[in-house]
Amino acid sequence: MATIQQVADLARVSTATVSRALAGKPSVSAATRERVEEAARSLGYVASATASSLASGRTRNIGMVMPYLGSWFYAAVLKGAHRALADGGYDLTLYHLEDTTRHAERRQRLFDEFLRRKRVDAFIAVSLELSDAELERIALLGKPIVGLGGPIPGVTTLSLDDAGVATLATEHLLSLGHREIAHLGGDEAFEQDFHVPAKRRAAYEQALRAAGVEPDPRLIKNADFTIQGGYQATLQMLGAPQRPTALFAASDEMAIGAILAARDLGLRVPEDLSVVGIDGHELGEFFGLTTVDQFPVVQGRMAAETLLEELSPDAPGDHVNRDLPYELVVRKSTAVPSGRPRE
Amino acid sequence: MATIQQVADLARVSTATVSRALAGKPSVSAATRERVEEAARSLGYVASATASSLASGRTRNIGMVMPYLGSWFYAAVLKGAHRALADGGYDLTLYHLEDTTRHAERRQRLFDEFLRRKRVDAFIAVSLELSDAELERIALLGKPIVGLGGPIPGVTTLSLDDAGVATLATEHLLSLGHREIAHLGGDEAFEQDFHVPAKRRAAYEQALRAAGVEPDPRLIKNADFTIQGGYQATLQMLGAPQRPTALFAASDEMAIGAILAARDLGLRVPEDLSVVGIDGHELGEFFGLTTVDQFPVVQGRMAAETLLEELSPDAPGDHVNRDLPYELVVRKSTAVPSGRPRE
DNA sequence: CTGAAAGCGCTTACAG
DNA sequence: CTGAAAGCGCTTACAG
Repeated sequence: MATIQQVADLARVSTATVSRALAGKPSVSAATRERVEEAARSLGYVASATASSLASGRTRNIGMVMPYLGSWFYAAVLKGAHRALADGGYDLTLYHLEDTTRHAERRQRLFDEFLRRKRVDAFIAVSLELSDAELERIALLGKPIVGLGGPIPGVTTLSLDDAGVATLATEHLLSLGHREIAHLGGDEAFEQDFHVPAKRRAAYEQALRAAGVEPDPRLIKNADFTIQGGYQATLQMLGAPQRPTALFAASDEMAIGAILAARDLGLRVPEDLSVVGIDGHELGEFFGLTTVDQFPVVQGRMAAETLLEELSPDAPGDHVNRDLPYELVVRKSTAVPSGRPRE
Repeated sequence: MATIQQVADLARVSTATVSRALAGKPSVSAATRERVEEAARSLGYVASATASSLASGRTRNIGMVMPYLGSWFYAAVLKGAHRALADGGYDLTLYHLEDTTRHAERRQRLFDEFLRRKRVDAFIAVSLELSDAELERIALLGKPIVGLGGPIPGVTTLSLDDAGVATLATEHLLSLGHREIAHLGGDEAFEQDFHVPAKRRAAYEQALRAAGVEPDPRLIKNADFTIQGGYQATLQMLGAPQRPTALFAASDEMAIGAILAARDLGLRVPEDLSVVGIDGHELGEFFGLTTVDQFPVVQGRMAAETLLEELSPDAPGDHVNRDLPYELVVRKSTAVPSGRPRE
């Protein structure tokens, strides 16, 4: 592995000039730059990230902190962020916060140790509502951070307007003429950090009331955001006497579970039951699922791009919360109600 | 951010002693060690990874190179590797090789630049059959590498015995009494690197022949490893006159697609069609899918542990290929054939 | 436009 | 058991 000194020797310049030439600094003559580049190429020289970081104080590496690695959603966010960072010349180091019983301990260790090693220039924190103690530690680090998933005071964040998303989905069903609209929300376990299930449920109830429909607690069930969970909850719901004509699930996977449950009960979707989800799951197309897409790959990309902006010298120092895009995608799982559902 | 010098001053020792004490070297007196630890704690000192790496030549960071980020399978592998590395005190930097038209270009850039920055001590390469040119570059780097997914000469690898897996699945169907056994393999696009589809198909055919059954080309179709793809291919297959009594899919997702296709055609699984997949997909349980589990999280963990072993000073210098575990999980999608399938 | 030199913050023989 | 000192391989004011 060639060093900068070897390049300098071969090009007959100082290491300072090699550094400047390869960094693309303007203050290098064309002829010198050429010689240096040629020397670097012939030696296969690539600057040591470690030495460069120590000298410059910049690592060109970003830390991505995420819980729930493993679900398609977070994998998509990771993918989007990685692509944008790579395009910007940055590496990505992953910090997965396992959602185990030792979550709190690991989370503290992450903030006390891992993030303080100066391995990265900045962080992206996904679906983490940072505590005051954590924010304090981050302030001490003096490194930019972008939060994804919900607003955090004093931090640049990108968040999904969960109320807006749930309202859009509910109003879609209302506008089709539905009045008995069920809701599949998220379990208690998913309330941590940004309280996504509660926000979605509240907006659903408010949209119903705004349309003159009183929410029926019997039509509201919580599950674990999975196909399996949505299937079970829907089976129970549709087995009861007050059967809804439509169902709004807080995730696409639960919505798919609902579709499968309806089928197994001999109900047709959308004729007997309209179903709408949230997310933009890759299986949505296959199941003809109407959904509110929240573009997870784009979320990752936007988080990375926002962070890169903060890292640029002329970044505005303000830390604002920006809304993420979302969009109703109407497919075949929703339609006008066809009279009273069969008993 | 405290430096080692500040800790040294506070503890009234040299930086050398601080370094030794905090690294847990034996040659430090208990009293000194105590003072240093106390000083470090009170200052909130964490050694700079960058400085430590430059001085020691070790980064305590591992590079994970993977294509296909985004599918549940690779997310699971990543998760398993991350956990094992974190437990060993290592960070994980991700290098995603996007599967775009610019794949070749990006792949070359990865080997020419990204991996040469000395940001990591070693690599895990997932599902990449390294070319001779790439192996040469890696040899130049002088860093350990563990390949996951298939054998590579001269490299420590962990690979799934694709022939064994396919044989196990096929023999399971044969042992139930099936003779008309279809196969859903992988498209041409999936043949790159380790030729997984071809190996599985060959073993399937061989298992049939060994049981005295001549493979029927009309019962073999290729798809793209997804639910959607498996669904379409199965629809075509079951629409034809020579309907099979069983189907072996080269992935669980295709197997699930096959189950859904059978249902839509009014066929019962397993009574009219037995289905077996490969992978251990999280939805397998829900769909009652019989499968050959290949434990992706364990694969990630094993790759990381193997690499950590190679990194230890007393590592044996041999580069062998080890087999990954797999296991037939019998659920409800396979059963003995119930007479001739309906026409 | 270029070079000499300091410095980034650690680790590690070496000597005692 | 501990310290002084060299060195890891770069970057960047500073001076010219």
